[in-house]
Amino acid sequence: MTDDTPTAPEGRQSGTRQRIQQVALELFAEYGYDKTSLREIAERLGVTKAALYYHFKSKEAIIAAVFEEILEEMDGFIAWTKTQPRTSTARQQIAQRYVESSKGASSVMRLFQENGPAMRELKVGEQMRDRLIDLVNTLTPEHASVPDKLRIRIALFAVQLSRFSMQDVPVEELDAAIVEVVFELLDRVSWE
Amino acid sequence: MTDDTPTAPEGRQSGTRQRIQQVALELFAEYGYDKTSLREIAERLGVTKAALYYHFKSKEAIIAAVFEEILEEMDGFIAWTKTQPRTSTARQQIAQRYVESSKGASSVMRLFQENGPAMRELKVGEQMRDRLIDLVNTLTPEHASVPDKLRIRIALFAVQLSRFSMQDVPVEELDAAIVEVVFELLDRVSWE
DNA sequence: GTCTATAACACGATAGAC
DNA sequence: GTCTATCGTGTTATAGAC
Repeated sequence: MTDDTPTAPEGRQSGTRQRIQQVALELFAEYGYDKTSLREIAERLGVTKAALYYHFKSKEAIIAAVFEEILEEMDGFIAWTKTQPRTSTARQQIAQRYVESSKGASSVMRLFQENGPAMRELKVGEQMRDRLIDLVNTLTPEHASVPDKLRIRIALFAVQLSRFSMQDVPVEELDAAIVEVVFELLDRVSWE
Repeated sequence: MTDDTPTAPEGRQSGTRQRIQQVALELFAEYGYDKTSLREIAERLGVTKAALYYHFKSKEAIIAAVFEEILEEMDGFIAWTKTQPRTSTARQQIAQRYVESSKGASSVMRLFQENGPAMRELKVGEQMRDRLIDLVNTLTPEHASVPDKLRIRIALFAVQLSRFSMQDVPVEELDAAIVEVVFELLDRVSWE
């Protein structure tokens, strides 16, 4: 039920399709997936609900398209992570790249974090959760202590948290702070 | 619109009222506030929707009752925190007591964390958010650096995060781990 | 590719009997 | 204190004209 467009011209951008995704992301992130109706999306675009159904076969298909790019990016990131050695310096590089790539994904990640109940019922929710678990497992040594397991989870979560909990701070300054705190968390982990 | 019962016997427990709160908390935490209908709550209790409206004047009044106890507890905790000195050891004691008292509140906190869109429209959401901000501000020194601000926020949220992200670990072991990680986060903060 | 119109349904909330 | 029945509204989604 999360397939692509049903009737639109086979894989090519119609333009409207992208505008729908963009507006949908804004509204989903601000008001939540459940509380954003297709009527509201259509109104903001200056079209009717029915027009949306030409481009997407369901509401879920819209959010699937919104998540698509980030999910692919995460796949690449995780695959690269798996090739990295289990050393302290390598973990630092991973953290740095994670913070960097989280910039463009902050809206989607906020949407994912704040809409737990909806994400539990959506395919994209399961896909995102699977990747985060995979990432945590990849970073966690086989026989890590409980505090170490916690440090890794907190480090990853802190990246998202800080993005929408301290929006009053300039981006570069915030990024540097995140990297600093994440580094000192991972520094305590014994990578064995 | 978040008042108490409209017709029930003035402040005393009817028994049914508490059962409604208990069932509502379970369903709200598991399926979310929006996705839990009054029909489902009523069905699980073996009564009809209309019966709920004798005990609570609205759906929002139910979740208000669910949050009531924890909100009062937080008020007490924050008031106590404000009396504590701005020393490193005092912050540690605060953290320890926060971890301790978070045990009983984990369902409500999960509900709060995972239902961002709903909490933005509910009075209890605003009340809880106000208290968390108050707590962060109370703990944060006047001219704290950005990394220090981040450390304090992360420390507080890490407590909630760990509660429902590592449910496979025994509670006592998890508690000890949380305290350890939170301590080392706060240890880095310069309290001036 | 967008429209009007509507189907089918669930929701929160209320009225009034018992 | 709980019931049956219903009201009014909003939702996702579809049918068919243009």
